[in-house]
Amino acid sequence: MKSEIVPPSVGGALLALQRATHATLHLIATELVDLDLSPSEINALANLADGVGRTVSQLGAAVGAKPTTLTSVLDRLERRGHVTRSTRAGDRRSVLIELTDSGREAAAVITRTLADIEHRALGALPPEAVAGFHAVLNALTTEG
Amino acid sequence: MKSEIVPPSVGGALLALQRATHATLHLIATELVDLDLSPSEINALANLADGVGRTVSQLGAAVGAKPTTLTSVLDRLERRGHVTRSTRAGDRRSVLIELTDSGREAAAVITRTLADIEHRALGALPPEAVAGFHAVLNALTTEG
DNA sequence: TTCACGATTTCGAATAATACGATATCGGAC
DNA sequence: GTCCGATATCGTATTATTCGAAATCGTGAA
Repeated sequence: MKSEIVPPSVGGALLALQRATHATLHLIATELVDLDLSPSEINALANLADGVGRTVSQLGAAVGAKPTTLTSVLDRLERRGHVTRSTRAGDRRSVLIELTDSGREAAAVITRTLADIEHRALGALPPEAVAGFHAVLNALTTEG
Repeated sequence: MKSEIVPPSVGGALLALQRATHATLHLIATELVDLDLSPSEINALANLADGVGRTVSQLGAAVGAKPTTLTSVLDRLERRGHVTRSTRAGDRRSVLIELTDSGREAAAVITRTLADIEHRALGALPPEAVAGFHAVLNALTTEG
């Protein structure tokens, strides 16, 4: 199943990152096919799974996309009854995104599946490798 | 510039991966705006930068996408004169994708920029962290 | 030699992803 | 009160992605 480690090349980290992302998105889509949600819908619900309401800007920052990208994603989630949009108290420009009951259920399935995939893929790796992974991701996310 | 390390949560690796990918794609797009190439065109050229011709299937495996996804990407690159498509010797079903001179130049700019970004973001991290990053990516890419 | 089956790539169609520029509204500082 | 930046969405356009179908091809078994 698992092939040998591919030696990294200079500048290859970003290519490997994109490849791994594509691979995991395929895997996630397969395992969550019953939910009938798009990758971005899954991502948004997963980020909201902690039950904390967020503005569109906050959610965008969490997933790494601009608010305008999220408009249609949230339209579909709202239509499915998974999230509500409300005016945020104290700032009527902002829209508060919150999970509904069905959204919480979907989010729970999603986070369980993500945790399962993660455990299966990374369970045999030393904790230092996983810590290094997170350090690199953080460095890449904040570079610029 | 760089904020504090965010503590990872169970199942959070895949979310962090997607977020980092979005962040780096934004950064890459900004730094390579003069090339006027889409993210997938950049990714394809970067994967071909070693000068080795590849079939559509091979390129798809490298970037983590299906061949059919690459059809329009390669159409555009071919139209821009950056790649050629030819019949592969020994198997006429396969199409060989090769860089042209202009494709090689573009690929060189891309790999230089990717290496630069990588060095700026990761240069201060210990080599073990970067090695751990690659180990995790490999594990995720081959899981399933 | 023939045939069946899987491999290869593209096509056409559909949905999703992404962002730009514009818009309307809002909030805060002066 | 005014000005400027913030917020989210709209409309638009391009790109990303895949499915199913199609045509062609290559290989192995009978």
